[in-house]
Amino acid sequence: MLDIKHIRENPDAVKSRLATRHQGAEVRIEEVLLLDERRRRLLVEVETLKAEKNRVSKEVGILKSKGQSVDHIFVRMKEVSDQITDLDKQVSLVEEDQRHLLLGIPNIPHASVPTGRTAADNPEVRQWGRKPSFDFPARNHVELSEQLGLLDFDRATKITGAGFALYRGAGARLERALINFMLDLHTTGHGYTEINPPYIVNAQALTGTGQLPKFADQLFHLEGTEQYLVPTAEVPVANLHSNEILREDQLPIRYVAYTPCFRSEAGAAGVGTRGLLRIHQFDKVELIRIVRPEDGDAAHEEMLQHAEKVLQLLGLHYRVIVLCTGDMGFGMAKTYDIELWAPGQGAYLEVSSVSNAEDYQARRMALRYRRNDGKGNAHPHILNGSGVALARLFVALLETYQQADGSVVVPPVLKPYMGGLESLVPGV
RNA sequence: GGUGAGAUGGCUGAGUGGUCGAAAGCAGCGGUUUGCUAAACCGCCGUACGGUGUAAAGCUGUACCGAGGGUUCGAAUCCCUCUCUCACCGCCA
Repeated sequence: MLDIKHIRENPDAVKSRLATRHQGAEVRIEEVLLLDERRRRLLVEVETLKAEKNRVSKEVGILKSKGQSVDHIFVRMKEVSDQITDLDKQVSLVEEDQRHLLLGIPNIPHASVPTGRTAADNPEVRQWGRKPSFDFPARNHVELSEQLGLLDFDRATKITGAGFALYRGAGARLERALINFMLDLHTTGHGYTEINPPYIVNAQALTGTGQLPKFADQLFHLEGTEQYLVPTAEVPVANLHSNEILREDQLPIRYVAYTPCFRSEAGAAGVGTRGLLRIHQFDKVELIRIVRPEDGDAAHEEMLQHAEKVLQLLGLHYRVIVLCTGDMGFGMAKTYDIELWAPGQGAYLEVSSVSNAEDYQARRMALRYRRNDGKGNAHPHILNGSGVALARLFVALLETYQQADGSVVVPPVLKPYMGGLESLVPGV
């Protein structure tokens, strides 16, 4: 949510920056400003009346204690009271409209974000490693895991439905190994505190991080409740301190959390996505940081490096891109994507999105911190990044480490997590 | 699922219709004093949204005693609904 004061004071700058990511933003800003003006006019009016009411009520108390008659005052005050009730209703209607509008306006892009319209306009920041070459035809992960018995899509479909994966044997262990490897790296190596949050969250939390109200169709909603399956650990973890005022010396906060992620992918069904590339439930290790505004940019770069470290240790080729204004997520000011090379797909797959929401989410969830210099409270910046997403990582790993005979070599860093196993072969 | 008790400022905790944004204590901040440490004393010490102010400061209004509604000239206090916490019972990984 954008700061209404900032909009009021810099309407043109806000409009032109928003226009780079979303056409029609000017109109919405104009609407917000009109409501804001109306709201402030009404506030002045009603608060003047309330001031009168409070003053007279005090007098009544004094008069009564002296035993004097106060009936004549009540006639006038009843009138004032009715006016207040009426005006209060108008105020809350206007405030509700304004809040609703604000919740639907995306974040302002960071000054360093390139202007562009689609994913094709996202510049590459860097590459790491290089594409593996094979002296045999590279298989894709579906073929490999079928041969090795790592995945069973048919039975997942039978017990649940299309778009779900079932890991078995060494496949299940590999998934678990990757999760543990990443959690250990980020906690021990990068200083994050591990959180194991609920996998169900309420509407308030989803509003705080920006999934609601606009993107309800991508969530699994639990019928008859105000609760949803988590689409990402970002939701429970970033909201951990919602409605709190932290002390400045509590910052920066670094959390890492593993959760499964549930996405209904409405409208995406049937797109050519055999295998693990696009499923309704996948695992992810997520990094969250809550920092002072002045530390946000540095924290963002560092977080990106933490995510990259995972892939470097696994020896997987990837590239980093920065999302242009038109391709960024709704609530984010700046986002880097990390894309893994998947030889069997002949394509780069997004496995991490590292974003700085700046104060956009903190404002939505009423998270503040008390500044040490005594200059009041401020909204901290909240950052989130996948560190990294499974499923696609699983895909790239199998396809990168495949051998001519269809077996898959286990990267050395994972060996201890695989009980010393060096290679995935049929029947393991 | 059932019954009961609760929800007040960073914390503890008073307050059952009227000068209550709210006693008191603790913690915190500033200061005075005492040759250290400690103590004593004095002052300050919630948040949000408005108005005013060139800005900072300041001044000023309103709202907030779990949330939302209601009664009343006036609600932390009375009524209703909901949420959460605690205890016990039932069920249960």
